[in-house]
Amino acid sequence: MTLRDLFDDAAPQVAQRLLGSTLSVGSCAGRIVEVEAYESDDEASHSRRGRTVRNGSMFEQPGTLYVYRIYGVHWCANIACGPVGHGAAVLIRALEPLDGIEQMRARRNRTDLRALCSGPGKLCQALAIGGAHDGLDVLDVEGAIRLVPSDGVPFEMVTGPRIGITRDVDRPWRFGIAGSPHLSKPFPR
DNA sequence: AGACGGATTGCCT
DNA sequence: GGCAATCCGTCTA
Repeated sequence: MTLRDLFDDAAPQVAQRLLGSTLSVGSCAGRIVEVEAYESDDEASHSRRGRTVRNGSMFEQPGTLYVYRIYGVHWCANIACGPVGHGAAVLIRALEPLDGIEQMRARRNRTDLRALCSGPGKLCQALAIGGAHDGLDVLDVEGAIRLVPSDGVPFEMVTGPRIGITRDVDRPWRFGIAGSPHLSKPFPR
């Protein structure tokens, strides 16, 4: 069982495994507190119509970063999962800032800790993640973006419908660490 | 070749 | 709570 095997699974499974892990970019790092799963057989997924120029990284080996621009303004970061050619990924929606917090404040032009990484676009701005990172491997220990697995400290998980989509809106594929002050939005109860 | 619209955010009322 | 910002890949013709 290698670390990469943890990503070679269905997106909802991988998504839940990613909670509590650390995403590290340069001197900045944060604990993943919110994710969403996007599968290949999923009308909400960018991969629903097969591989294209934009979504190509979703079809690469598990652990590959899929970074895309949204609304021509922000970046969103995903990690591909499942076998090569499958086309599934997990969207990183929120982090708890851990390292490089002053740099995050400067990049975000915000001082409130909860305003730094509490959303998919915010965390990319805080960690300076952009199109240049698309296709990188988060399991490459020499890479620009690295994923450090969860230390195993237990937490309560909450589940809910995904945010901001217009298709397949009822799949409960949003997952979060209960009670975290760094969630992008509250989970419905 | 041209139109569409989005896995968001922040400012305004 | 409403809505503009702002780009380009994808779709339709």
